[in-house]
Amino acid sequence: MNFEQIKELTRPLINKVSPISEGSLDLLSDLIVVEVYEKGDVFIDRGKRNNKEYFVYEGVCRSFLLSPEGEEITISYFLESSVLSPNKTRTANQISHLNFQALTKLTVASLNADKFEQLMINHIDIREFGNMVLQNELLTKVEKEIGLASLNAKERLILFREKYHFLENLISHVDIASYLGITNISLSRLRKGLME
Amino acid sequence: MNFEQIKELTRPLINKVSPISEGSLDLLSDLIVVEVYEKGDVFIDRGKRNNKEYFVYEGVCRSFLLSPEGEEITISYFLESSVLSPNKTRTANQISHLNFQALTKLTVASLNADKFEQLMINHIDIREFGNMVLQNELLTKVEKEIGLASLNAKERLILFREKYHFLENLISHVDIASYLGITNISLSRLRKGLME
DNA sequence: GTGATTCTTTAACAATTGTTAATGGATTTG
DNA sequence: CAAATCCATTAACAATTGTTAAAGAATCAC
Repeated sequence: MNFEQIKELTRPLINKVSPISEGSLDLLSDLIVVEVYEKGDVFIDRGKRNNKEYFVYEGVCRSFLLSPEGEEITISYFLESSVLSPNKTRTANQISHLNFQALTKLTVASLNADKFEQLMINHIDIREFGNMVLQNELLTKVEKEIGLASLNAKERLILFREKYHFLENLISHVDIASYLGITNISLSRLRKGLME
Repeated sequence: MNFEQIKELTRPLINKVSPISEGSLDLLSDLIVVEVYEKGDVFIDRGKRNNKEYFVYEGVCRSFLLSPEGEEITISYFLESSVLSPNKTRTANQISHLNFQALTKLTVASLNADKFEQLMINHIDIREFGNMVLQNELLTKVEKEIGLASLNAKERLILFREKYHFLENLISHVDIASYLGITNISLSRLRKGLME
């Protein structure tokens, strides 16, 4: 993929969050390395070093963790044309505390996180973009937290469908169930219950 | 409270997160205005403008939101000698999307968030501190998320007791229950069940 | 394309959590 | 001090969710 192609993929993705100047887009695009993963690939491993930022160009992925009982818990989904959690929020000393997995064929932009941080420091529009990503990240988490704390599973599934409509027919129900905080058997029951 | 007193209260609080130089501590302390609240006071209102950062010198507070049904959901607790969620993570366009309430008499340092951001940009140790606060904030949220998604209420209460030991005898069980994602009646039952 | 594997659904039963209402204790207010 | 208010507990019952096991459907590998 050449520089221009990268720019044209990156531009709408960034502008959707917080617009930046053409010059800033050039600076960012210069840092981008495109990576492609197959369905099922875990491309960030908990406990391993990671010093990149990521934009999702194409496909869907999730972050997940193992529960105390060793079950995979889906924390978040990331859709096409969106930004992955900022490096600072998913690492400690550049060591990842989450796993990230491609749920479909996945094309991402990766950027060195330190260089990106320098761009944030030196360019107010990139800083604004980075801060907006951060805000959205937290907002999503608070929304999920409220859902888990105040809604029952049926209501959470309804919200999930509003937000991630097409995922339900695309990815494993075990993953979705863990995201909703229920078993996949319960999910199956709820799906039936909502078919009326 | 004079400048030296503020410095001596702020130093350990910051060093606990990520140490900064004496010069940086001076710069930060210069921005600090001390605020005191009474038990029950809501000092940040959802929907209202807030452009401050806060350090908790003394007392305990919580963030909360109203659920769709109008119930208060406790999102987080903040203990003595800790840093409140960064402004960027609890506001959008400087408009707060959470409420914050003093649960005891509360003494906080408040700092202009824009000036703090400038210090973060210009001083690497302050930037490190700010980034660590952010990381801890997210880490806490992910931990809570995992708890809500993978543990039952009894296990969540046990974890709560490990983390916030003394809160249980200090603040309303209605608040704690909403934090745990259960009703206060369930909480009462679980407390009894755990007394054996 | 067929067998093997994985994923989803269903069923029966158990455990957990919610709802409503009543009781008792503690704290506040006048 | 007494009345009023708030908070935590208890009880009875209902609804939700989990567990285990089996069957059916879809997908994958050869």
